[in-house]
Amino acid sequence: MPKKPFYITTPIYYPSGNPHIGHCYTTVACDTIARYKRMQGYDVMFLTGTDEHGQKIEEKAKAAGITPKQYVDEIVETFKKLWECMGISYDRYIRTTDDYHVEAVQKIFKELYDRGYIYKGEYVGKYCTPCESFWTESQLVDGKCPECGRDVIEAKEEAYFLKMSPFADRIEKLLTETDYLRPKTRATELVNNFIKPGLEDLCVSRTSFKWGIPVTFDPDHVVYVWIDALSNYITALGYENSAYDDYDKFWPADVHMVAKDIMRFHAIIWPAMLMALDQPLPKHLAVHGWITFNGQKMSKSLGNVVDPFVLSERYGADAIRYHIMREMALGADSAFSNEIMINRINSDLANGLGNLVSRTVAMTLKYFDGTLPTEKTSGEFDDELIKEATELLAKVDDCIENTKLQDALIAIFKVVSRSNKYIDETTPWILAKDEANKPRLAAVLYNLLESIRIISAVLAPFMPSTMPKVWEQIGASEDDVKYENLDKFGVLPANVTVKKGDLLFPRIDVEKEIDELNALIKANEPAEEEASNVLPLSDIISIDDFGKVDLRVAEVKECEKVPKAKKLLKLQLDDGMDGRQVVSGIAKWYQPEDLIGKKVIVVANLAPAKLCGVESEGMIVAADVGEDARVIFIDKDVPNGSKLR
RNA sequence: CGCGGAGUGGAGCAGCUCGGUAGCUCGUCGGGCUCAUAACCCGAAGGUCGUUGGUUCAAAUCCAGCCUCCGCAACCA
Repeated sequence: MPKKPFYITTPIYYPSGNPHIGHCYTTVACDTIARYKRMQGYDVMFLTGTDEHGQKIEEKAKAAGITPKQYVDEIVETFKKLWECMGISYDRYIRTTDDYHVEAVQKIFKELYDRGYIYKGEYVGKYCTPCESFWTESQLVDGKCPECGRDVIEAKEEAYFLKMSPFADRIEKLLTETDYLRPKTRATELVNNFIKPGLEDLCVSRTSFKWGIPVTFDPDHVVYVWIDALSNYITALGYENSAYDDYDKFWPADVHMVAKDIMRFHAIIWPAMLMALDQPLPKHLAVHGWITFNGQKMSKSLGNVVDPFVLSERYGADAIRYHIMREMALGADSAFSNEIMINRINSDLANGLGNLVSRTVAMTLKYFDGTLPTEKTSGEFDDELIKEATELLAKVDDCIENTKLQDALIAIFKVVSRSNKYIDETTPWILAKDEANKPRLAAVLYNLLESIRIISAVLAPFMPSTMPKVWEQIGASEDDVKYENLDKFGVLPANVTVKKGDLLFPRIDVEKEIDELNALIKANEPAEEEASNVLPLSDIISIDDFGKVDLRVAEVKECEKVPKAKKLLKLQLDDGMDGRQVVSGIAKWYQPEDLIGKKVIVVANLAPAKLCGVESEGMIVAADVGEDARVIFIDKDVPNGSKLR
């Protein structure tokens, strides 16, 4: 009988910077499920990759003075290195710059066009010629360009659109009436925000940049990155291309795993695309939260605080894998800190599992020279241990089926605890004092080894490099840890021989490690700051250009927070003229009372604008200091209204 | 009234769908044990489940209002 197929995907990551622990979560979760399914005997396709087109990449490459392709090549290497380091067993890696993908996307675009779901329309909007940008009505400030404050003109640009409305009903049903979306609680959010207000047709082509896949029948246009990116899930199987031939076998996907920030694209646009192509829909979309650090989403700037390369080098990839899988409930955010992680590793892995293996093996060596006698006597407490151990597999199966990795680990470690308790109940060290008790002692140790065999086997997909070491220590063969043998007790040979090995998970000295990690972070910081703090010089301007900017000295008379806005302060200024009101985005760094009575510089001839509904006439001059801003203050004796030059 | 999520012993969380003795992990304190990685096992202290009101024999759970926090959207002019 042919094996049943199972297809699981990570998102393809956007290589605008190096990968961080957040990327690790998604990928490790998929890897664990993929490994588990392989263990169950499925024919697994585990896909990951990178999404390499788009304006941001183009700009980053330009800033670095290299071609976009050179830029992404470098970062893709880092991603692949990280996956190797984390023990990721992907079967295929797709890059959206791969020839076969480019070709297939072009065909998909054409197919959607031929089917009438993509049509050429006009992007109507307000256009600011100097900024070369389109703005929507709501983005405009006082009817002027939000970027430069100049007049905008009514303009049209040709663009292609994907019809969405024909699919609105089916998508709403998919979200609310099926178990496509996990966790389902997020359906409300999607339906309220995007479907109820009416699904708008999606603009699926761009002409404003070049780094993308050209539309074959209209080469001025490149395909919108999300159409390009989402297609990867089928092009990687060979849809509309000849590089692979697995589409019929693996599509529809069993699980797409994504973080919540890209849920919208996978919950709405992707189903719409597939409906338009008349293809089957994926079975599940598993949405997880973010790994947060001090309440902030993990990001590049925080990347060095918890660099996955550093962490795995210090504690081992399996320990990191365990920690992030154990800590994060599907759907919710999860706070990350080095201290939480180290404590978790110590208590679960070192004290719990590692110590269990260590003491069991040590006793077998001490009391029986490593090889158990075949004569055994069962006794009190055995049944309960055996029951829990043999029932574990079914529980874990169920958790994996429902992408509840955290619950799977909780269930597994319950059996670890039960086993440690069993040792206290049966007191092997007392049994060992009397030769007559040897058969009972042998049975106790055998039961422990069996329990460890089952635990380590179901854990192997979570911690693939450590568990084989356990098998070596408890004398388990490859057959002994096969899936078919995991709900059975009594699989190891009666005269099993154990072997002493290295500590599986050494205990970590929390204080010492935290200090060292902090030192590492500090060592990294200054270099980064210097590099990012001094921006390259802007284009040269003439004295006349400068003369257009009217800078005046003004005194802050009143100052208050703008309600409903997090970052804005509203200031009343005495500018030596009629006075004016200015809104400034500095609430994060200054309290209103910090500013009252101070003299500042105001850009006095700036076009007025509305911010969060509040009128602002000009702007306060401030300096960027890294992520922060500092207002520039002026001496008291400079009269209000003085012009700067 | 823009959309959504969250408020549960010191910390982090589960329980809420489908009301019925408030649970887990870590930490603290006391005890046990010595096979083991200063690990393991047992016990204890500690919570009016954000707040007010309602439904009910009974509310962490259902309903309404309010408060606080966090995302998204808008906003560093």
